[in-house]
Amino acid sequence: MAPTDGQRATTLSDVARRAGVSIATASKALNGRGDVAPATRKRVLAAADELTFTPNAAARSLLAGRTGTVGLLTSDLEGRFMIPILSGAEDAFGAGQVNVFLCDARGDAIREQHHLRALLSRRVDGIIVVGRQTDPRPSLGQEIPVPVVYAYSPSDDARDLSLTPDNYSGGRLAIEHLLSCGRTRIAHITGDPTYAAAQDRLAGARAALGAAGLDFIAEPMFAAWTEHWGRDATAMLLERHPDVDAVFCGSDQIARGVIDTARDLGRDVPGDLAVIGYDNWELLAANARPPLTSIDANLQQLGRQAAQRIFDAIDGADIGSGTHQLPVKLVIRGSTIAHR
Amino acid sequence: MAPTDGQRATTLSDVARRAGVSIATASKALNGRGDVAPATRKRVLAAADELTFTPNAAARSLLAGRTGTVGLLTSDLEGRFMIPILSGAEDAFGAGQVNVFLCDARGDAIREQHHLRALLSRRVDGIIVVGRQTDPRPSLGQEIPVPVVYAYSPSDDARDLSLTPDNYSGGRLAIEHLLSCGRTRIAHITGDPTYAAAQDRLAGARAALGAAGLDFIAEPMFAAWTEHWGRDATAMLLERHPDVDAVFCGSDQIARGVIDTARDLGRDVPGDLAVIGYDNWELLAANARPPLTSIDANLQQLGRQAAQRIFDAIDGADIGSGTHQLPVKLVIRGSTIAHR
DNA sequence: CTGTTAGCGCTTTCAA
DNA sequence: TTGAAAGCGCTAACAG
Repeated sequence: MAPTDGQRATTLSDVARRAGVSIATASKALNGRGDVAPATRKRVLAAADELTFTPNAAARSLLAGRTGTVGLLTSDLEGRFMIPILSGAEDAFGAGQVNVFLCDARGDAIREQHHLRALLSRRVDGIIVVGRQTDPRPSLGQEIPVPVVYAYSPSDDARDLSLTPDNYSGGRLAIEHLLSCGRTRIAHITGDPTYAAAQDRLAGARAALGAAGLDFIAEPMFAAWTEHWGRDATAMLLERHPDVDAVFCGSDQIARGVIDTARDLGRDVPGDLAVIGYDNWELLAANARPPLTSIDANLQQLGRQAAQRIFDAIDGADIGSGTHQLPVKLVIRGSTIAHR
Repeated sequence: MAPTDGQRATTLSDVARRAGVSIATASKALNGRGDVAPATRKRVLAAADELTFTPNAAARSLLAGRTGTVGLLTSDLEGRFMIPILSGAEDAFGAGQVNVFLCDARGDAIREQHHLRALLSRRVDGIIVVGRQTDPRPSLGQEIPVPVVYAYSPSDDARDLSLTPDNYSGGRLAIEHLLSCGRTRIAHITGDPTYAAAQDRLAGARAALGAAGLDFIAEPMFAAWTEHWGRDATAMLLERHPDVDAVFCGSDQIARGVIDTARDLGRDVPGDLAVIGYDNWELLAANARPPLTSIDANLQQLGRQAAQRIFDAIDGADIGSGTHQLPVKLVIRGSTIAHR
């Protein structure tokens, strides 16, 4: 790159001058607008090329009123859930002419407000707010002059549009799968009970069990979303309920711990004990012994949908409102069904 | 948000009119520039507040020549290494008035070129290029009119500035730690041999061994960066070299596999076998049994430094050139040193 | 202290 | 078919 490029970037008038036309004509030629003589257009294009002209988006957006820019307001960039969503959104936008402003508020409301202002000042055409839990988060308010969609964490205001994974169905799906594998003595080891995700998955699971005239073999075990807890809980579980034949885990991390301890204690997975995780975190699920059956929340898809909604709203469509639960899917691996 | 806000955003002249002053005065009052009577300033501020005025950054940057915007060109957003770097950069910028444009090229050169054009068109003040391996990547070229810094993947052109972790020192550090733990029969299980990371770490490790008058107990074992390979390799290793007393692993994933298999085969970690990983991926390292000693590449710090360089270059400093190896650090956990 | 004037780079009427 | 002129929203001289 140029260490200290004294000269400003080349402008349209540079191109025009070089091509020997007015800047109006140059503009038309470059944008294929209006009637420009083929020869003239050619000359302008050549000039632009020689000068490596790059139109100034700021100037353009001043006129247009739109910036072709969308803000992504995350609260925890490091988190596991941000990335696929962000990636899906970037994907959906990237196809077109939209660029993404990334802002990480680090879970801090002040910083979030600060970033929001910055985005508004840059006249983003829309904003996607990505949270780190499925618990509702405070709305940014109804005063935002551009479309906003909340992804993962729904807004606590029903007038906002929120997209969040359907944890209830996830829980149901998990149990239905275990039942279809012939398991009936099922336990549930999950994470922090204050998380909506934990409660919703449990509720869905209970519903599925109830529909089959069953209940969990033991009270659901809550603590942390960690391998460590998965191990400890499993040791307790196997001691108190040695006849358990399946465990539905609230996360893949927990499931990893469950599998490891079951193995240590001489249980065959999935022979003696079927284990199903949640999140389908490839890194953890695919490398477990045996590989982990899990529920996938389709987060990338969720991100794409969020982007699409923004698109539509920019094009004048009503963005809609309310919290939409997006479908999740079951990914079957060796921890619930043995290889033939 | 407003579903269809017919009215354009409020502008400075709206504020001026409401405050009964000229737009010049309003501008000065708002920016604390020039001499404005306290009463007038108050009136302007009030008007701006009532109208929730947000200055148009595009208009501003047209004058200023700078946009307060930096481009982040990644090649693999999902990757493990992007996030901390990106996060560190966002952090460094976020403190000031800079916003980050995120572009994910998905490892595709065409898409990268496309995104580069978009960034240039938006007149970013600088660009950080984040790669997914420590192998050199093609330079964007010397024609870019703004400062560029390459993070993680260095550029293949020495005239560019690149920041990359010091894998050689990492390898050295790992071995020195094992030696200081009294281990002398050390093996190396690592990933894909075509990765510079694998070779650099190995070279550093060899140097440290050589300095102690030692060599690896067996030829380094190369294959994949996976738990699976860690397990398979360990089974082979323990069979052929039962007297091995330490394993330096090329990644934390590999190390997890090593620990698990060592355990399965009745070896105590760290009693019989010390294991050290690489990357210090918290999720894997902290939850291993025992928790994994590892080498941390300080990626967030790397991201911050990249941002700082961009800052400095924007302020007129020379951005520098060449590939700079940034220090890594040892993080000691239970897999190399037993609890007392 | 305040307001007028002149643009930043670009698009878009509207004449010529 | 081309170009002159009028801004988009804002800041920075320079007068008043």
